[in-house]
Amino acid sequence: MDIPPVVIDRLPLYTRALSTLAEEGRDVVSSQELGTLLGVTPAQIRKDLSYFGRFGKQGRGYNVRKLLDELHHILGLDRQWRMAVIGVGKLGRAILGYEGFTPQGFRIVEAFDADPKRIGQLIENLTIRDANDLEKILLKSPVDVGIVAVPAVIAQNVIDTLVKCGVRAILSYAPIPARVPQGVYLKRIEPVLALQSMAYYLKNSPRSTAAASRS
Amino acid sequence: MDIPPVVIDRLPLYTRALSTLAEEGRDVVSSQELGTLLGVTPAQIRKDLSYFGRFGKQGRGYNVRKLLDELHHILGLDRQWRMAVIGVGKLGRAILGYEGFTPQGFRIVEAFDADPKRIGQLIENLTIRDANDLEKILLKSPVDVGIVAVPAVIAQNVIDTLVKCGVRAILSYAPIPARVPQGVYLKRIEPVLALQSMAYYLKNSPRSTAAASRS
DNA sequence: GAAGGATTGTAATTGTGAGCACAAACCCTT
DNA sequence: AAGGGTTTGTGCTCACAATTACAATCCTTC
Repeated sequence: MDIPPVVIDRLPLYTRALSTLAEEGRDVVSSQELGTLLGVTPAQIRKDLSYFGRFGKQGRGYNVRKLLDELHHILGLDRQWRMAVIGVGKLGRAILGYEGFTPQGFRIVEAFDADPKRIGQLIENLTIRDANDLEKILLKSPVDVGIVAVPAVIAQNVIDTLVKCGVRAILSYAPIPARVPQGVYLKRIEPVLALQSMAYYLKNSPRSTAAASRS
Repeated sequence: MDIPPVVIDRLPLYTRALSTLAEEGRDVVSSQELGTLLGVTPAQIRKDLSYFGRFGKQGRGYNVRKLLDELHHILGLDRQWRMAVIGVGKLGRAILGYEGFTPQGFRIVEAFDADPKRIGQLIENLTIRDANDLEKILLKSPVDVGIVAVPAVIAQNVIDTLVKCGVRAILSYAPIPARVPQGVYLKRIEPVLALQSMAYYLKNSPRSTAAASRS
């Protein structure tokens, strides 16, 4: 059975909402309520979940704790994932300092840079390694995810090296349409592209007119 | 005529590739070549462009400079957009220091924070303003885009205030499913969600097996 | 200036995902 | 124990986006 990628992309949203509900002490939630919370139709949520099993009870809804555990298991969030950051300029340092990864099981265990002035520095409890040793170090200490925060011109190069080292998931902050082989998963973070597409709507819809909002 | 949002989201990709080609001194490009460059089918590119006019020449392709100018005009990238950053913690400072916005016509003109220790500080040639004065200042000095880099718990609050000030485009780095009224455009940057959906594929595809890669 | 090769623009088709609507199932109350 | 009120899971329909395929058009070369 093949599950549509859009469905996989929505599951993390569900887990986040469920976490919040769990913290609030809620035991049960309906697809209706979850839907309004997330801006998604209830039917969509039920259908998405039905790809993986039957987790709800008719007339009652979903057990928050149970559904959360199920989703964690489905997504593979019930384990630790090791990550390496390549490039510790301003952006890279912000990534190293971000506290949002660890609570979700994503831990940065290596950081690399090519600038001799940065190599050896201790940032956020990590010693910056020489980017030239990337292969050598990653073979000894493998990571699951590579986070690319290097300038655009060398990004494809870095990505190729990561792939060669067996890294199968890459989060790229570089503004290039990077290519990866089959079996490697790449997600791009592109604030500029987001701004540019919003510019179209800003330009084409007068202040007073109603228009669809997107995220 | 109503243009599908997916199409609008792809146009910035085209402009970026065309910019590169223009810098390389290329005069003409075919949808074929542009497609391989971006990982998109040639037909898709042609169809996307056909929503806005006929920019190519049969048997020849597209004039790089001309198509780039057209797309810039369509997207509204032929003018300056004023932006405000709210929240200048580690993330906010990285955003303030990012050099990728200005060359594309997106300029950060105001920065806000609620922490008294930060207010008044000079960061990247900007004086940090008191977040409590957000409304007052934005009414005097309006911006087109708000960049939200505050903690999740107050993000919705900040977004509501921005909307009240007439800001119609918001780029949010906060990990919440923020809601905005019709006519306001919101894009979210969510690295954690990206990681979580990739975890699914990491977990479910063995190293050796071929699997589709996505961006 | 005619012929050949290339590439666009688009009509038609295919594929896919979202929404609807309802039967089945469950809980609670009386 | 029965009935009413909910909510799930899912077959079906609809809408829309991607792809295909081809006629129309253009440039170049001989």
